[in-house]
Amino acid sequence: MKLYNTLTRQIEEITPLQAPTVTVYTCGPTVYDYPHIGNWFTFIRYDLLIRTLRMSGFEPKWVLNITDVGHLVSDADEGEDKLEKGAKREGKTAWDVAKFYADYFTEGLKRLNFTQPHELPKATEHIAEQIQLVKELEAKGFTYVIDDGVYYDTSKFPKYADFARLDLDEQQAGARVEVNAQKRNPTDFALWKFSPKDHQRDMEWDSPWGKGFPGWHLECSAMSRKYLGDTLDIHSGGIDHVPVHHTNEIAQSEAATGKPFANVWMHTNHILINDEKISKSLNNGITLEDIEAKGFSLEAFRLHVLESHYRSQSKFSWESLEAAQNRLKAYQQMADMVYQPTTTGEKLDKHKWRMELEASIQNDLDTPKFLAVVSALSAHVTENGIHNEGEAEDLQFLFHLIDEVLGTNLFWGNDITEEQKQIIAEREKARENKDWAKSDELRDQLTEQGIGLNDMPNGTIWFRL
RNA sequence: GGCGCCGUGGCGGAGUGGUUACGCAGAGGUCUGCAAAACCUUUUAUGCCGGUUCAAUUCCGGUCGGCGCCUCCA
Repeated sequence: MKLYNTLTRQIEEITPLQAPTVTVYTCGPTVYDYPHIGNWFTFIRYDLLIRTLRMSGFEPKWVLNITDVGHLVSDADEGEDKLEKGAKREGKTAWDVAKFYADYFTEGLKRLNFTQPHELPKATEHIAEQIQLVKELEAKGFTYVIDDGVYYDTSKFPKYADFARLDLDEQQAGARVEVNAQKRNPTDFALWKFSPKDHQRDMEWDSPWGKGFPGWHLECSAMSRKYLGDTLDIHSGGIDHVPVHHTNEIAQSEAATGKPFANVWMHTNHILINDEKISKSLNNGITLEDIEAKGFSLEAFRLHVLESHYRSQSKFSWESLEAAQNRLKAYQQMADMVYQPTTTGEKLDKHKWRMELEASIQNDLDTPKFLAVVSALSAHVTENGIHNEGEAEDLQFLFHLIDEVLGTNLFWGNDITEEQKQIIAEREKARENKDWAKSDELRDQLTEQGIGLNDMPNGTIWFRL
């Protein structure tokens, strides 16, 4: 299986340290508000990675963190903590807000049929590990203390700019003016922030340096190490994290352990709505509830996400979602051909289709190609039908493979009832006798039961409505 | 200024060095008891300029245009 590695900017073969186990750490959500579909796009693509690893014979060990403290409104370590801000907005404590949206998120994982991560660690439950990491960095001389916190001295880590290929001098020319004059370098970031003196935070802890809370980047370094070790096989996250968050994680982790932090970095691109990015200020965030309110299934949404490649800047529109829903239905109708053998047409080559499906998805998670193969398979089945038991089993096998990768449920796995089959047979008789009134009545009966009919040249095909 | 991405038919969106997925929307048609489905036709597209090649939408260079991150944000 191959994946594009941001570290090397190349597509590479996945070679885990301890095959078949593959350790995967993913930067999860900051739980201060409802996730919008852009967030879900990203997470669904990580789930795709896990599923594809599993399909490829690996045993992924997946840690997806939940940020519930310390993520400031500005990555420059200025401004409010998002959690505290959310608490003010809703008239609750930061703890209440964190719990509510963390629960909402984990429920969302289930609603969208995610693979269950091995761990969903929360930053607030790993304060001790984070403090320990700062101590290690302090002992190695990477830290310094100023008025508002303990900072990481990025000039002590020579490789700092390498990962994102930053030109630090040039970057400063176009970037905003740094506010904190006490920082030694503009790129230095907070490991531990002190609580403000003028008011009481909802979330704060004691530390060797004073009461406060961890810097945002710290949690990922501390928690990934705890659950997956010093060096990760794959670390994934949003593309926006390349220049700051992941750059800082690398600086922290590698300074502490002296080992490579992650061998492969996977980054997902963002989506656009009406050619604009999704942002709080534009107020164009769509939620899962909005999607369901418009009558679309979350499964259709999932398929829509996978119609574009994870590294491309794709667009979301209601028209596209509708197209995805139609496509989903077409696939499901094909899956039901398993129960409806016919007698003519070309045979199904299970081995060929399997190879094509696997080859496409294992090549840097090429879901557009994968779906093109599924569509081709669909066309084949529509045209040629399914001939016998063996072929029905082959098609079932292929559908299990497709569902495993996409996280969809195209294949229901159960036939219609004997009574329903009886109705279809009776209707056939009525049609032979040209008793159209009875024939239509029987068809209506099935329609009410959610079964539709297509009268094909060589027989009637049923499908679920 | 730095890092990166993209320019395809009415729309969304793929693949492919030579025969143009798929979905949505519109028009006409074949088939059908009707319906549905399928198929056919309809405006069969690849920003622009060069280069490589027998052949480029597909590779290379340039150019124009759009976008993202560097600032909240996946």
